[in-house]
Amino acid sequence: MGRTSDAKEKLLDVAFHLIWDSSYGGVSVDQICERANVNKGSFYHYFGSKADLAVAAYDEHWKQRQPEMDRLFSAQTPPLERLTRWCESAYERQKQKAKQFGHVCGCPYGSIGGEIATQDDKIRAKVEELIARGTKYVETAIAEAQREGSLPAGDAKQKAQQVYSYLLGSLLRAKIQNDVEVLRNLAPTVMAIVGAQSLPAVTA
Amino acid sequence: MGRTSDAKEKLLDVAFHLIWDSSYGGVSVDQICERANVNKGSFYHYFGSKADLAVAAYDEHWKQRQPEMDRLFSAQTPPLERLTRWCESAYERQKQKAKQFGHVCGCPYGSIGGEIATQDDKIRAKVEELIARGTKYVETAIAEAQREGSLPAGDAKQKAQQVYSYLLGSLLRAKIQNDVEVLRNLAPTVMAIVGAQSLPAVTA
DNA sequence: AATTTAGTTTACTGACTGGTCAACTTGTTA
DNA sequence: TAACAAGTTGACCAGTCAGTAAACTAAATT
Repeated sequence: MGRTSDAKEKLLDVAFHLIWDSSYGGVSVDQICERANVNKGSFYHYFGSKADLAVAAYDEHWKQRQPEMDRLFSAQTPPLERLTRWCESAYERQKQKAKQFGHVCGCPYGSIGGEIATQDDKIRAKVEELIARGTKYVETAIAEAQREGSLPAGDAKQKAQQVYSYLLGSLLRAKIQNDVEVLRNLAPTVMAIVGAQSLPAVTA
Repeated sequence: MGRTSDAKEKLLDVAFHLIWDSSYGGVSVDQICERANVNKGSFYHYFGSKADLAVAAYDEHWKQRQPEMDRLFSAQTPPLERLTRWCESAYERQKQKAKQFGHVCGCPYGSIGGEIATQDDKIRAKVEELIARGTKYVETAIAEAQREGSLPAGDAKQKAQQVYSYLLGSLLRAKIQNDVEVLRNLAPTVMAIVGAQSLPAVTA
């Protein structure tokens, strides 16, 4: 089967993080190749275009991230607690990445999606798909909370989309303000959106 | 005082809309000049760089937009109604722009902010400023609603930021899904965030 | 050992990037 | 009418962009 190589995996990983750190348009194929220690010819041996690489890179990143989502949204955890843990993990993750990259990077999906949704439909559709997958976790948690009575009845899918939008917006605002503390206390607002009565409402 | 010209104003207007329609990185100085019917030399007579133009264009756009915000958030209107009208105007505006551009364009501030917050600090700071100005309108409305008793007491500034984040995220999601209907019913969720009791909570 | 398959290398496009420049035109003021 | 200020023109720069091509190497298969 000819020789083997990890060049493809390196390209996927480097591309994702470079794009997350700056932007799709702000990163060149040359930069990605250099950082991955792969020649340009090899790049185009694996990917038909820069956009194809981006789609593959985000797909691959989701695969790597899914176990963490499964853990956060484990059936072992009470449904509303899943949401608060998810909020906290978003904060922690951004704090860690901000330290690593030197600035708040926001949601990788939201960032590339907002940048090229109107320009490249393949990337747009992939981002839409990944966001839908993330929203599904939230929806399930909300639906279960409603079933067990810890939330009033309602359209779980719609509420999940509202919650996800709020997180997307908060991550965007944190990036624009370059301040991770924007994400310090997301959970109370999420609870207000889903209609939870408990907790001292919003704010800290 | 030498001859006069509207080249600068044309450049500001064209740049804003071109960037909103695609992205900062996706639009070249050449394209902006061509669309504005201005030579490149004239461009650099008025602006020191592409980034300088962007900052000026967004500043100018805010100036043009401010009267509309003043109208929406007029003291004549009951504070909570200001928020619902603002939500509706966001929906209508996106619907109109989507028709005009052929796709949902999202929030212009959020879009450019998310794209280059980590790359150009002058643009990032300008976007941060404009978002803060928009948030101030929301904050004032919330504070007034609290004073008049139509909202429970609480940190109005914090709540305003949460509301604005939700709208920012919703606009981003609408852009990524290329579906303006995402923005159809923003107000009930905004009411849930600010802690309003009235209305059948969330959803429609 | 020969063949095939998979991956690598490097030099190369041609279009486009943001930005510069010096000569030029036009309008206003003294 | 002379002088100055403000705006215009378009050619030009060096660098970068995504993408190509063909020769080459190495491993697995036969």
